[in-house]
Amino acid sequence: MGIQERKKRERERRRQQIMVAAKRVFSVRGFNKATMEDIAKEAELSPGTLYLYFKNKDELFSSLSIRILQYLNLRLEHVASSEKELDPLEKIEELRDVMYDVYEFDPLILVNMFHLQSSDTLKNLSPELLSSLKELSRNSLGLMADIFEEGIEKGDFIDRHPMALADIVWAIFSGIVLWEESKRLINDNKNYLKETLKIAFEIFARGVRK
Amino acid sequence: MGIQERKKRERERRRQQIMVAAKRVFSVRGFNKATMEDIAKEAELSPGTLYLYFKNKDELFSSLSIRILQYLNLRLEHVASSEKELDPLEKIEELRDVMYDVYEFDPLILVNMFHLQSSDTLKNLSPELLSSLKELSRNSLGLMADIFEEGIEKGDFIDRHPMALADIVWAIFSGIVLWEESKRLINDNKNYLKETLKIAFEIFARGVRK
DNA sequence: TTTAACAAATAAACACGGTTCAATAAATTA
DNA sequence: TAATTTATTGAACCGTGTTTATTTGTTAAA
Repeated sequence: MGIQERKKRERERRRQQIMVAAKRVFSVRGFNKATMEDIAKEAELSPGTLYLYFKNKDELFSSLSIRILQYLNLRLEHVASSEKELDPLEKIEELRDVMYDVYEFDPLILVNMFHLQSSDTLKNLSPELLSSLKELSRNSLGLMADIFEEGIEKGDFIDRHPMALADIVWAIFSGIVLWEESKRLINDNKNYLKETLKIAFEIFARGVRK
Repeated sequence: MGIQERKKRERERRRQQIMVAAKRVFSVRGFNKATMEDIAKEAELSPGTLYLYFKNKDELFSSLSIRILQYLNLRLEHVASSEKELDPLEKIEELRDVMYDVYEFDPLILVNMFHLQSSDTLKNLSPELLSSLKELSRNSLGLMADIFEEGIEKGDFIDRHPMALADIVWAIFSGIVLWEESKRLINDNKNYLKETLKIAFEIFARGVRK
């Protein structure tokens, strides 16, 4: 009875161990450069073992982004449910802060998540992981849409489909993150993400206000 | 004397032939699935020959996006220089139409260009191609910034750094393209790009207006 | 016309990394 | 202790991007 549970725990533990190693290797060597062998070595396991816990490399990497989405969800729930004091416009400012914190939570993995997002990598994932990712992002987008719906109902915002507004916010966020990252890669400049995000959200807030 | 020129022409012609083949294969099989061998076969050449004309696979693919950026530039120049009739706000609407046309010009390659944009793939490109890409995008962003600068000077727009505004427009465009593509991949839904772009630019225009 | 130099193209081999699988070790059960 | 199940290994497999030795074709010289 208790043995099965212990095994389950141990299995989960090993899984986490692999993810920790993967994250570390990935952060040092970059996404494409990191090999499964590197990760195995870091985790003090053989390459074959990784495949007992993750379907393939894409799945291993994508598993890392689950945590980011969970964090995003957590923060958004907090914003959405704080009906007490914040009016919809203030919530948009909160939204901006959440986005930036999500970026800081793990820049490298976030950037890569955006990469995988619209590539055929998605086809390499197990149905379970894929539906987890879908569920989490659906949920986040839904929470954002709630904020906009509230704003529209209160007459603060222009009347547009709340889900479309959520999509736009998400697109702005990912677009800015990727573009700033790109500029940084090419010119290895300072990172202007925070400033750019601030202006973008300011314009968005002005634009959505009635 | 004339022989060298003929050779140069032939070389350029072969280059184009390879790019045409690459584009075709890529469109059918998708980016990662397409192999150099596929492309060679399509071009009726051997794989090795491709490497006489392109440094590597990334470079071959990236070369395809040069055309898109040229098209973007062309269209933006047209918008920026039409000082005659259009006020800055109308120019933003033009901007939206240009963006959508750029997407329709070659959706597949555009999406992929956005992918490569912020990946270490950039490190695989030859300095020449990289600087071409940089130059073209710098130019496009500059043209957009001009529009905003004009708007700010005329007092139509809020006073923010024109280049930052250009970055934001570009980020919105790429973000929406990628996110809509992503949704389409997962749910193979209708393509809402046009509608989403419309709302996004409407909000941006309202938000940037003084 | 023949021959030497050069360029272009090829096919085979290489290298590397993700993935699989037969063999082994460890743990559990009888 | 033996039998069975589970977990791990590491070597081999395989696909694919890339390199290279060789062949083929072209130009220039003798």
